[in-house]
Amino acid sequence: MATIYDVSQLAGVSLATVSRVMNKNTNVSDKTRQRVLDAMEKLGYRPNTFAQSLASNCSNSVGVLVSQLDGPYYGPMMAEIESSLRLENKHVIIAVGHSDAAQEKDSVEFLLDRGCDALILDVEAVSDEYLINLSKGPTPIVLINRYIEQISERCIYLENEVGGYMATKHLIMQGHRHIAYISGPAKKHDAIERLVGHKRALSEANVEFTSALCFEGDYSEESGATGMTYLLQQRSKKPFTAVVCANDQMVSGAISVCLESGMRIPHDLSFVGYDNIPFARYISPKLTTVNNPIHEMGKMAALWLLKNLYNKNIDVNNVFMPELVIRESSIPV
Amino acid sequence: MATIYDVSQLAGVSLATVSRVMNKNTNVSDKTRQRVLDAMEKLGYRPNTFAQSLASNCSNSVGVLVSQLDGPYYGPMMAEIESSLRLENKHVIIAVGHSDAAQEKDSVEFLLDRGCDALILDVEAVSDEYLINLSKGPTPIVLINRYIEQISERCIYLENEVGGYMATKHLIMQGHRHIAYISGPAKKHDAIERLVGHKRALSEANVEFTSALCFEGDYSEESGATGMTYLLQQRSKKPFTAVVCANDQMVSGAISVCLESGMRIPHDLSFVGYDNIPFARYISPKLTTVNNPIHEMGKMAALWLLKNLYNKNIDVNNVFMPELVIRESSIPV
DNA sequence: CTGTTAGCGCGTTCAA
DNA sequence: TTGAACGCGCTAACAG
Repeated sequence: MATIYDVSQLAGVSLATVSRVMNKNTNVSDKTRQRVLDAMEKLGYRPNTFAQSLASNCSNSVGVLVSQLDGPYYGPMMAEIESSLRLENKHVIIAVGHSDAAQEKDSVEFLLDRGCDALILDVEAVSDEYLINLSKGPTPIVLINRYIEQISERCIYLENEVGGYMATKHLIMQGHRHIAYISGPAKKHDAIERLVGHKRALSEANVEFTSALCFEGDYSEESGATGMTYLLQQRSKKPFTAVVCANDQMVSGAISVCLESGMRIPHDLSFVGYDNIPFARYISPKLTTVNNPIHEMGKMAALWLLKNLYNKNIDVNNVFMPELVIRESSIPV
Repeated sequence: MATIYDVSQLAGVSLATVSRVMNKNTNVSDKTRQRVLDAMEKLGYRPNTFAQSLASNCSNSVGVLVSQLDGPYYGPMMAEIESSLRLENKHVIIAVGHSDAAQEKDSVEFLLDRGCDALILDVEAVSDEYLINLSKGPTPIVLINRYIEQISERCIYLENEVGGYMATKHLIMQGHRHIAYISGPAKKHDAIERLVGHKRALSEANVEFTSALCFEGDYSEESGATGMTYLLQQRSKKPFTAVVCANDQMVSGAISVCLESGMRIPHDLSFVGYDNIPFARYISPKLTTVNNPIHEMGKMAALWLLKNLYNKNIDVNNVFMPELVIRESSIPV
């Protein structure tokens, strides 16, 4: 591998000059620059990123920590982050937190040790204090899917409460009054917020929240299925005509249980989901759901960094609004 | 940040000794070692990975290049790769090739420039020659989802042809004789192989391959839908009782078209998919499909590296066998 | 506009 | 078993 030294020799200039033309630096005459460029070309020179990082204390890498990599959720997000950053020649190092505080912290340490210039975090288990503290450190962080007031300008998030409201409101407007709910894990912020929105829509319509009709799932298809099984048992005592689930995967599991027991959807039961994952439109019936622009949020996190860390001139907005996508799984009573 | 120098001062030893206890710990007296360890602890010392990489020419990072990050396919693979590598304190840098030769090459360059110790590649557009050549370079590569004879020991792949055979064979054993096929892109190796397997099952049963009943899709739900629309038009001239799709997403799109036109699945038409994506069991009807152990292949690629690059003692196997998963979308004629 | 000179933090001889 | 010294390839003052 040719080094900067080889280039300087061939071009008949000093190391510093070569370094200058590499870093877009001003103050190099066109002739000299061209000589250097030619020499680089001739030698097939590629800068050594480790040496650059060591000397400049800047790695051009950003760490991305997500809860999980599989599932329909994080792929699109990662895709946007990667492509946005890649355009500016930054690279992304990934780590997975598995929604566990210890693993999340461990991953943060890991990424920090790796010399990332910044961190994009989608973390659920770690405390607000930890993150506030982390944000005071030398390495900038951006949070996706989480709102913390003290560092709100670093948060890219969805108005989950509004989405929860929309889902239930939609059913109410269709005449439903008895609405069951399968929630996400009570530990997760977004799950809580979505449920709060659900309750707000209920109380606004003067219908009482029935805790017997609320099941806590874990966002998986499976828990949607078990939740539905539970709800079906309740149904004789506590009838309901619709169910909203805190994400699409749980709707999917729930519907499959209904179908198996011979029910017809949406005639016998209306469903509303959340997230609008790609499959939502291919499930039968096509899901009415709340759109979660997760890929846009990923992109925005990347842009935030480009703007605030690498000084690109970009507009960023932190808050995203959910939107109701009405398809076929919900009909008037 | 404390440096190795600070540690050496506090411990009252030289730089070299500190370096020794960090690496392999050879030839350091227990007392000295402990003093150094204590000093590290006290200072909260963390090695600078750039300096390590620069001096040792080893980055402890591996580059992973995939065709895409979204979709149901690559998430599980990435998850396994990340966790396997992370266990050994290696980190993964991701890049996306978008099934385009130029972008794939560009990404390889990018990862190489980044000083990756090795590359895991899931590439489709780039030529065999390119990869063979790349494998002769200083940076080891492993291929996922691709078989190239000259570098077969570096290939982790699925017997796609066998899977294609299984899917169609299953239908034939259920009495189907007229079977339509929605293939993947004719450019992609796996798509070709799956189709070859289909044809083999057909000819083995003495049924002729009807090109009018074969539609080339692109692996997306959408193309499954358009493929199905096309096939339905053919049906009056060329009747068929079953269709096999080269992946589950296309089945999903195809089934939704049938459902919309009032057909009942599987009574009016049997379907078999490929890949066994997580959603396959939640779609209605539950998909009969060919299992593609993509996550295991990802893990195996990581293990391969651990074995061959970082000298871990691990057994690896390169070939994976598909398995038929019979569910509800296919029934006897 | 260009060259000289220190480091950046660590691995690795070679002596002792 | 330990230490001194050099070098990895590059950036960033500081001179000129």
